[in-house]
Order: sequence, then structure tokens, then C-alpha cells
Amino acid sequence: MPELPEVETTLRGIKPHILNQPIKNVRIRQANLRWPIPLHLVKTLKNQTIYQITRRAKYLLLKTSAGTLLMHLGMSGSLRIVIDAAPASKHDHFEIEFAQKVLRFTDPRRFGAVLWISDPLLDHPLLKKLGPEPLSKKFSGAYLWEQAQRKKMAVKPFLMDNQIVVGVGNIYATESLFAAGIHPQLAAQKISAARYETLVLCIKDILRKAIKKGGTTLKDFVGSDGKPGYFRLELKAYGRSGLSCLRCKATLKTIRLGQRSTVYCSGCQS
DNA sequence: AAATTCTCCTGAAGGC
DNA sequence: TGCCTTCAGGAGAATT
Repeated sequence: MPELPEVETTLRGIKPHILNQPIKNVRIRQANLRWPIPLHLVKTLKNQTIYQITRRAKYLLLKTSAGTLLMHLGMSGSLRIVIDAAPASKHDHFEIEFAQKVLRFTDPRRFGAVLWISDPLLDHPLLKKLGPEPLSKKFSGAYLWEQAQRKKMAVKPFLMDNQIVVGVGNIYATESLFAAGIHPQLAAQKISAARYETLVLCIKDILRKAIKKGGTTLKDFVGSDGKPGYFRLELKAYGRSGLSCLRCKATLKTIRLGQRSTVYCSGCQS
């Protein structure tokens, strides 16, 4: 599931292959993703060069002198570097062809996006309301506690709100709350500043470890080299409902919070 | 303003 | 075997 570690893994994987390489061709096979892929990209990107690749939240930003290509992997998307031009398959919706290599976007469920931004980046509606990066200094226990005041919603959906902090989706929110020993259903405003300090440390630690492992692959996610991420092996709560807690042996439970399944341990999360 | 619900989509899994 | 239902989920949009 592409959350921040998976997007970061993708960024690091594709960057050395496509940076400063002239674009020879662009192909749109299926424009109907979350929003339609702008058809003008075929002409707009031809002969352009991507001179910078960055990530903001779960968005990849590929900059050219004509504008910025924004890509989102949705929940089943992946970007791969294809060298021997293997034939495209059913879910290969978009690709950028360079002299030696092809950057191919694959997304079975089509929740992903490929968009074009020609205006200043920060004005874009998808980017301008985003909260801080979780691995930045600005994302601290004090910040999170401050944001939580007067928020009655449960802490888990609070953590997954992109205006509070970006990049923390269902897997890493579940894992972080387990690591911090915080019950996911607790009202955000009822959690102490000290516990938010702990939670922030857990979030940063888990995200960093997941990036080191190349992200988490549940089903579709692969890195740019086509290989899965191995953080799934490290998951202690997500996907372990009904199994016994690795810390206290109690049976892990599942509840629904904000339409998302949430696994927690009633023995050591309170 | 804050919180909840709906929506897009496909494939896997379960029921009968 | 095969059809139908249910579920998974990122996050913007719509609704309460």
C-alpha cells in the first residue's frame, strides 16, 4: 500500500534513471484514473527534461522547465523502470519513454493520479493545505498535541488527516499507535503532551525503518526495480487481527474507525 | 468548524 | 463450477 515509505522508495528508485534524461515519448493507455490524465501531456512533455524529482506527502513531483508532473500512486499504484521494453499489460496506464529506459505507471485499482501543474506549486489545491512532513523537525510532540486540542475525533483518523500530518496512512497509523501503546479510539484531545511525544518518536522510527526495508508490500506495491518492500515482515499489529500480541500475548482485535479497519491490542494499548 | 459519509476501482475471498 | 456479495483502501468531495 503506497504510504510515505513506499513513495519515498519509489522516488529513490526512479531518480537516478530518469533525471536529466530527455523525454522521447509519452504514452497514455488509460486516461481514467482518479482524475483524467491530461491528454496534452503527450505533446507537452516531449523533448522536455526532468531536472528535479521531489516528494511532498505522497505526491511525486517531477519538474521540467515547462511545468511539473504530479503523480500519486493511489492504493495499488507503482512506478517501474523498464529497460527491455517488455510489452505493456492490462494495468499499465501511462509511460514516459527515455532513450534507454521507460518509466511505467501501473495501477490496477486506478485510484492513482497523473496531473500537470504549470502554476507555482504551492498554489495547487492538492498541495496547499497539506500539514508538515512526518520526518521533518516541524512534526514534534508539541505540534501534534497542540493540533489535538479541541479535537474530539479518535486519534487514529486524526493521525491520518493530511492537514495534521502527511504520509501516515492506515498501516503506519496502526503500527505507530501499537508501538506507542495508545488505544486508537481515544479522543485526540484527551491524550497528554507526554504521550504525543512518544507517539511522534514512534511514527518517525517506524517510517524510517520502513523506508530502509523498501516499504510494505501487501499485494501490488513494487519498487522501481519491480521488487517488493520487506517491511511487511516487521508489522506487529496491521494484518495480525486474531493473532496474539507480540508484546503481551492478548488477542489482537479489529474495529472500524473512519471507515478504516483498525487493529489494536486491548492488553497493551490504552 | 469539525466530523462523518460517499465515491472512484479491481481483484480476492467467502457464501451458497 | 460459478455467480453474487463483501471487503480492502487514499483522500477529495459532499453532507451532516
